[in-house]
Amino acid sequence: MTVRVRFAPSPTGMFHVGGARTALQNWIVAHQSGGVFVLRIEDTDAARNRPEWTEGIISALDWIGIERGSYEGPYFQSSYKDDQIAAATRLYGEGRAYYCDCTRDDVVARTGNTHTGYDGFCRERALGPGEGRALRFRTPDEGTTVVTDLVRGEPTFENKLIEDFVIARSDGSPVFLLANVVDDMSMGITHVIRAEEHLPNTPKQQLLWEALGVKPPVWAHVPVLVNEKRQKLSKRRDKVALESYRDEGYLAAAMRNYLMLLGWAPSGDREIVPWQVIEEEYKLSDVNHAPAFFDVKKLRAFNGEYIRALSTQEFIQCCSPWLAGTDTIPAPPWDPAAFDADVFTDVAPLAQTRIAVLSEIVDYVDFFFLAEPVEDEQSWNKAMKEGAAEILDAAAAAFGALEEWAAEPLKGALEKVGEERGLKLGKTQAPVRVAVTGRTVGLPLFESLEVLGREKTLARIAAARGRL
RNA sequence: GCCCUCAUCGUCUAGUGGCCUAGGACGCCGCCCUUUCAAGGCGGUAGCACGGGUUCGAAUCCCGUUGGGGGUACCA
Repeated sequence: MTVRVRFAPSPTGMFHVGGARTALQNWIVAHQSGGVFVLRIEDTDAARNRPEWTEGIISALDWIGIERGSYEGPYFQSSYKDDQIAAATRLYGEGRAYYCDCTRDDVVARTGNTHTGYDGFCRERALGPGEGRALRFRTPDEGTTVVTDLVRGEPTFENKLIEDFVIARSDGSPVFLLANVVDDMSMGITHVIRAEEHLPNTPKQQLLWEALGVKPPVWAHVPVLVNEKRQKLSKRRDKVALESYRDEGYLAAAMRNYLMLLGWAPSGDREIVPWQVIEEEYKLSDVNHAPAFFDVKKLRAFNGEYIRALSTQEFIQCCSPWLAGTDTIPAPPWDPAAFDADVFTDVAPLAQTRIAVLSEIVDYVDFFFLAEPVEDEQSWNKAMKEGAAEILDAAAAAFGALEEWAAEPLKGALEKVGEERGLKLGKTQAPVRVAVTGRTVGLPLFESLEVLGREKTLARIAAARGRL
């Protein structure tokens, strides 16, 4: 039997990092057994779905490493509506489901409790189909439903506590619980790997599989991702869009590595590992049972490591979207015509160890391409104290007298300026750095000056001197 | 409320009855290096939720307590 897994997101918004994790887990399980990964877009909630989100899902998967064309689909749940309705009709015909005209308010009025499920009021009323009537699955009164779950063992549910749930709305349209099962059946899905929030749905769905006469799949419910307050990551209150991490400059490789380490770890004392190792070693049965905090700080650290591991060439290439801007990445503050690729190539290695996300590259190199350095009041106030004017004058004179415009001589010259005043280089360089780059921190100064050139350097020192 | 589920440093985890004086990583702190800031090197901080069992022996097994999470829709 070949393994067939599916990833079944609904196109209702940005692509969730938790969804990316689930997709990756499915992907790995499929690959480990030479199985098939199916993408199914669950678009049954017409009111909330939008077509552009579907393209968003596909491109986000692509970015994270699940490339278009390497999987089956996308299928659209809406196009299997007939099958789903047929299944509902069949269940009704076999007496496994019944029509119900109760509204939510009716039920609450009878039970006096908004948290109790359906009370079975219409069970024996033998209502036929009609206006305002939903179809409910008749759940067993006795026995238990045991879910076989690769990560959690065998969660057991008492059938009498499972309410008679709706499988088709009063307009005849199938509901998630049913549609999901019917589609999994027709697509031959053997393993359902999804987030733990679906665990309470599982006995209901398993009952449906059985009622429809098909052996249920193997289930695997992976713990959810939570925020710092230990609540499930939500689109409303947390930063969960994969696209926003991508646009900030997180590397796909770092993201997928980090995502897989939430609830799991490779062998040995290591965390940053090639994807191949993860594909080889990952096992659902090894996955932790507790929710995991999605820690952006650690993600950042991972990303920094991945950036540093890049070759200079790769690094330069990776930076280019932030150096030019794209549809989703803002353009840098300089005039595009002023950008000089050679200059960037020269300083890229200096920046590579200093940024943790690619978007940070802009602030490190902007002074090369801007007509004037940025005005950062805090930096200015910090560096331009008493004595600064004198240092700038001396530096301008010393730099101007240099025969060779290169980092070493520049450093030597400024060191001398400092020595004459009993200052360490750390102090002496500050006013010069702010005069030229606008900021108090940045790339190594003398290397930067060498690349910037004599003319601009001296002009900026003079301009700063004039402001004092 | 009810159902399900979970519990090792602040966080992510290693650990499957003796190798545990509980290991690694992120974070944080200190030192070194140093032209700022990083990077790098070295060191430090901090944990088996609690209470009962079982056992010669428990972070590991059982029970309970407490605490957390998920679900409880004619959403998915």
